[in-house]
Amino acid sequence: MSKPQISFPQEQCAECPIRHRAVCARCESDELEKLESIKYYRSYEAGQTIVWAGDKMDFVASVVHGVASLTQTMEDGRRQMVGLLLPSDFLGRPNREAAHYDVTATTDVQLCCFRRVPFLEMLDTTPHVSQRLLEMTLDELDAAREWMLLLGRKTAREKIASFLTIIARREPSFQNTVGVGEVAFDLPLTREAMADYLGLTLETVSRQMSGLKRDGVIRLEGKRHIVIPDFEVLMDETGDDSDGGVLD
Amino acid sequence: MSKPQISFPQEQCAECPIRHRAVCARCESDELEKLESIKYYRSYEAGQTIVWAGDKMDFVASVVHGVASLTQTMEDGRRQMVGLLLPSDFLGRPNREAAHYDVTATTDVQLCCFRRVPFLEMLDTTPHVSQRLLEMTLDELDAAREWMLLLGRKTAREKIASFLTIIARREPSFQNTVGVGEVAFDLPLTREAMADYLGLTLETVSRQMSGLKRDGVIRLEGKRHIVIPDFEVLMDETGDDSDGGVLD
DNA sequence: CCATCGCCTTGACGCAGATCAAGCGGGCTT
DNA sequence: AAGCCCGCTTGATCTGCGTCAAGGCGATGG
Repeated sequence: MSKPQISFPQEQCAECPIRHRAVCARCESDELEKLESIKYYRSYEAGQTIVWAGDKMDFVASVVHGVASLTQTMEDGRRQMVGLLLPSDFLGRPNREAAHYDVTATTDVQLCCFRRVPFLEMLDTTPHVSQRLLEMTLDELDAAREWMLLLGRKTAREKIASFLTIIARREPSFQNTVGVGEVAFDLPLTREAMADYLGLTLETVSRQMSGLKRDGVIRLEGKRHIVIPDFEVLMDETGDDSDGGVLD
Repeated sequence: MSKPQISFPQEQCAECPIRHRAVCARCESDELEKLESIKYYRSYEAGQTIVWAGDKMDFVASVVHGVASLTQTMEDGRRQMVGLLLPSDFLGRPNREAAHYDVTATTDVQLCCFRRVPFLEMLDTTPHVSQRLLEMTLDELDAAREWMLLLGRKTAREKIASFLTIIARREPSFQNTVGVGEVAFDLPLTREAMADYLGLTLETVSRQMSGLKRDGVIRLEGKRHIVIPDFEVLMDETGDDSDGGVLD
């Protein structure tokens, strides 16, 4: 476990391929300058812990590359993932000094960080940034509620299928290939992390993956590379309504 | 199922014993006037559906009296509660025309409603209101994440114990009695609604309630009235860390 | 006073997924 | 190239909770 590397490249905010760019797009130049001055980057290796629950957190951040997860752990070691952060997702709470959840890099991760207190000050003076923060939080809340349905009521097989569609949908390749043919991507999580996401054991995850493979719903090339020959077939395994998503 | 009664009492905002009062406390008088003009009340009986998922919702609201729940339903009828609204909780999304979840009155409910579009306009001009909305949303997100741990990793008995502590803590009587003696309250949910909350069947809920009663952790007076002789003993059944909660 | 209905309890049984255990295979170190 | 470790798979067995079924109890109404 090496120390995270910290660098301070003075790139323009627009160079971050992350969601806070949508904020900056509406920022005045002096606001951008302010953002630049409190911004820096951190990198973590797969498996590293970014923060422990209870630790002071002096920054908020956007995920630039890689995948990080929020998990809760019970005294006896039972673990539940409660957040999965993909590129462009936001990490941290401007109003909160200490983290409430363990944050772990599930792949190599690069964060674009903002020092928390100056970021908080900026929120007071730039209402459109806090509006954007509200939108993002509401999206997270919706995701959490989908997740609750999954945890409370779906079978192991439905959980796996739902998880795969969630990951597939956020893959950059998905937009081009959907409906046209197969979708392929690498799983950014170990079987154990999937188990923590889904409220299962890693053995059950493994068995259900094998089951979906045996039934031709997915192909497995190596342990992590997934090919979905027909996205509709996978969708049918999720238990979800089949009609299109509802817009805002 | 009778139609909801709608009344338009011109009470002052400060008379609502609800969380948006905290907003209004900082409002200028012209903002208060604006709020008054778009405000009205609705009442629902226990069991009534307030809105169906997909319905247009032309208002947002605060719960004044009673308890309402948000639920998701799968095609085959499996149901999961994803939100429980107690007095002072907020219902609806200013930016969202259609509801994403079924909203049901689990007891008789009174809502303090604001017409959505004017409320939305007010948000643009009064930043502290959207800040307050952000705080409330973040609280909901934390609650959802606790809930996910419960759904994914806790045993039936732990789920019931956790649920009872959650309800007990929000009972007005709790503040006075904790540590001093027993806590007593009425369950605002049927066994079936508890099952939907906890990701269980109503039979399992019933059995586990009987189990906790048999072991002296709770007393049951009638079907709904709960007496907790020693809150610590109940806490030990939840599986949660026993140290005090973390502050913001 | 009895019939009905909604909500709840309890019992018997089965199964999905947890637990325990063994082994595989690819990449790393030595 | 031998050995090891880590992530993963698969098998055998166990068990907590779901399912199916029968009744209890209190409120409401005829």
